[in-house]
Amino acid sequence: MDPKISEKAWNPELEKDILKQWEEGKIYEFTPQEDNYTIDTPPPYPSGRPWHIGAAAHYSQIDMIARTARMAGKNVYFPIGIDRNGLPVELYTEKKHKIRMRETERGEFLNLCREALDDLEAEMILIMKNLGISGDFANYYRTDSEEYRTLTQSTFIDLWKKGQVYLANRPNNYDWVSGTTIADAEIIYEDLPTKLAYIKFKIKDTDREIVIASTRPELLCACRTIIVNPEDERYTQYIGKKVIVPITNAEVELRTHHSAKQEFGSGAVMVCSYGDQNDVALFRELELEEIVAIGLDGRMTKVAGEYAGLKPKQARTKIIEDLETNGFLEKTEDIAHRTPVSERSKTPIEIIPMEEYYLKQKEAIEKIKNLGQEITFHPTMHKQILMNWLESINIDWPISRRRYYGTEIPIWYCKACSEPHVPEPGKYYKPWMEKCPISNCTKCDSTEFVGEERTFDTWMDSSVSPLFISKFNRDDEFFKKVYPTSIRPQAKDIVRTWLYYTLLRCEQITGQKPWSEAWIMGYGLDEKGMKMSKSKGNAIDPLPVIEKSGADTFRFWSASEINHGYDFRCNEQKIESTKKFLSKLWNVSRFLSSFPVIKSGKLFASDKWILSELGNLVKECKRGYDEYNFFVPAIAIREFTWNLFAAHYIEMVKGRAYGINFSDEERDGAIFTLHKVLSTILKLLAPITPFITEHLWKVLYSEKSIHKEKQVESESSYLEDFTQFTKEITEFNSNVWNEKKSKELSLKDSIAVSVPENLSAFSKDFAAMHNLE
RNA sequence: GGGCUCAUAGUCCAGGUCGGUUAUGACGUCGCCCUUACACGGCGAAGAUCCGGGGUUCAAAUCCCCGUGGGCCCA
Repeated sequence: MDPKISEKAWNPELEKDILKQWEEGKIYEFTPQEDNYTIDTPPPYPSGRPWHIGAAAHYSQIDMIARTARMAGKNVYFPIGIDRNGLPVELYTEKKHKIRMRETERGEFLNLCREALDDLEAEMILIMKNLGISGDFANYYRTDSEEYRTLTQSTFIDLWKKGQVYLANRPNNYDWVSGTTIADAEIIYEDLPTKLAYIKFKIKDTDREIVIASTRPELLCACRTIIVNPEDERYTQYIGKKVIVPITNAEVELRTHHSAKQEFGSGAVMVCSYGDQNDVALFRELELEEIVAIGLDGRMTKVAGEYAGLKPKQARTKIIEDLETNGFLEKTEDIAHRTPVSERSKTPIEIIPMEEYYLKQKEAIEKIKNLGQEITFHPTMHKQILMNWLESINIDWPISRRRYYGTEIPIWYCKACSEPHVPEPGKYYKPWMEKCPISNCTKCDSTEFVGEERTFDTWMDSSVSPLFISKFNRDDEFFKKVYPTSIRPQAKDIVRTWLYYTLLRCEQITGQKPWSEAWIMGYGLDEKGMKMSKSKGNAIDPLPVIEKSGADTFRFWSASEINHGYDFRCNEQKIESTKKFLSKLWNVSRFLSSFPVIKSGKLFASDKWILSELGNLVKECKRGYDEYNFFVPAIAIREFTWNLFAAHYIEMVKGRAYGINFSDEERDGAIFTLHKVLSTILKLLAPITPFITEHLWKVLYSEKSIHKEKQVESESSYLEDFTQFTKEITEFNSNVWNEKKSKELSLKDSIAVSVPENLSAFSKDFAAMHNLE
């Protein structure tokens, strides 16, 4: 009989037609029912090409979750969103148009950002679709849409009214040339020449002096403590003693801290507000009171005494002279110091306390811990990342940013008395360009207001994604059916941010957990094991890879290479060679397509054997799918299909299936079993490689989509367990092949080998397979 | 500096909870073979002191301790 499939290999071009069929058939459409399975899909950020291959692997696997759930009979809601708020697009836009954000009119700058996002987004959606992602693209959302930003602002206003938000000073990176705070991402480090001053400090009530080396002697007036390493025996006897700061004569305590390096300078370090980020951490950890020594104008403040009004660099030169005159200076050294400078202005940044808004989180930590316990983590070990983070939180969450492309903080201040006013929730507000919706100041009755110019930290937006997708505040009935959602899939590196902030915000707003399960994936590393990033230049663009090898190849690679939860390496050659397995599957199907599909048949020994092995395979796949660990089924299916089914079973029953020298009953048993096994493999593989399984399924078994089928849960109708024979069967076949080889016989030549007694039930199949005499 | 995590052939990976045959499979390499599903294939071969050191044990890739190295997150 002619095979129904004539082509000799899987052609990834077919994926395009299949995509079209899915789209036209709307086979993944969602209508809410009483019981739903909602995926809180991570909205990817379009931050410029290439979208990295690790992300493509990540989304492929999220789709496998959706497909697994669907085949398990769940009503799957799989929203698709695009995250568009934040710094990266601002930097991208500045670079693309060679402009500076703060020198461009705000509205104009926002438009340029939006255009850039639109282009990048279109490509990203194309990649997701081509990967076969079965999400709801028709209703995809954007985190910068009016609807989304309304939600961010409304939830903020709600928390503001509950007293969860406050203003406080905290140290910020400040670029006094541009007159603005800058994000950590905008800082670069340069080795700049500077003087390292060795300054003598007197220990109070002793004759001893400590010499401290510092690159920032002008900050002596802001010195709050001296630290030494706890292991440093030179200072053991002075711990807890007072030390007198030269010039200012302030008395500060000498204490221990592990961050002081014994081998640097004298081993003692002065801690000032703020010489560097380490000082910031120490002030926070040791709960020191800060002294503001440098003002927003970039000059020394009045606490610097006679140095007030000088720029830090001038003050440094002068204070070194004064230290020398007064005998406090041991020596100076010229060194190259790794200095944080503003990427834009190239001037050293200063760390200066500034007023920012904070969202209270410290009081919520216990609640979040309990909430975390209610959530199942896949894999369980990654729950620890959250728990460790909860242990180490020691400040509230700073939520305001001096940026443009983000959700505006909805506050207006009274011009007369500065009283802040928040508007009613339910609308999207832009205080930097809109009139205050409140007519009179609640405090002084004045009618003049000025709008807040700052935006929110982007996690303020991202952290309400479960509320947005479940239509919180927009559709109560829908919300009740969908929230709490079912699963949050996300990458490991943002457990402390996205996962944690979502728990925090959703708890604050709804009092409930946002999802029942969290699914945490590792990072995509390059061939050498380094994290891929655009700046390192080691990121692989997924688009050409997918175009060349096809989505299913890419997806199967992703499943078979990534053990869930662990980091994984990406290698293009490996991806390409994964295609071989799909070829194998294709050709097995091509062979089977020459036989009619038979609903039942009498089973013979070989049939019972392969069906027993199939039973094991089904069990193994279920184990993996239950955990959403696709590595397990991918490896098991490849192993079974290639090394047992194709290599041994098909060879053993080929003669029987053709019916040469076999009865009809014997022939039908083989044909039935062949189709039984292949159709089961296709279903087991459908969540991982949705295209090729769909194609083969439709050609061989049904007009209906395989993605509407229920997953095989067990294969127990064949009670006799024949898996005990597996080893002997494969060894016997191998022996015959070797025997023929050593006698330089062709495989079709006949040979005299006797079948072991144990395997006598299989002897007729063996005889036909090997042409045994 | 703190935390998490990993270490098995040229490369990737399984096994590790619960110690016990010859350490799994794939990619790559090499040799032979067009055998009517497949040369994007078949058969076969070579290739691993399971990171180092110590301990527990009749027995350790596996359990315990101490190192070393990589990765990521935080500071």
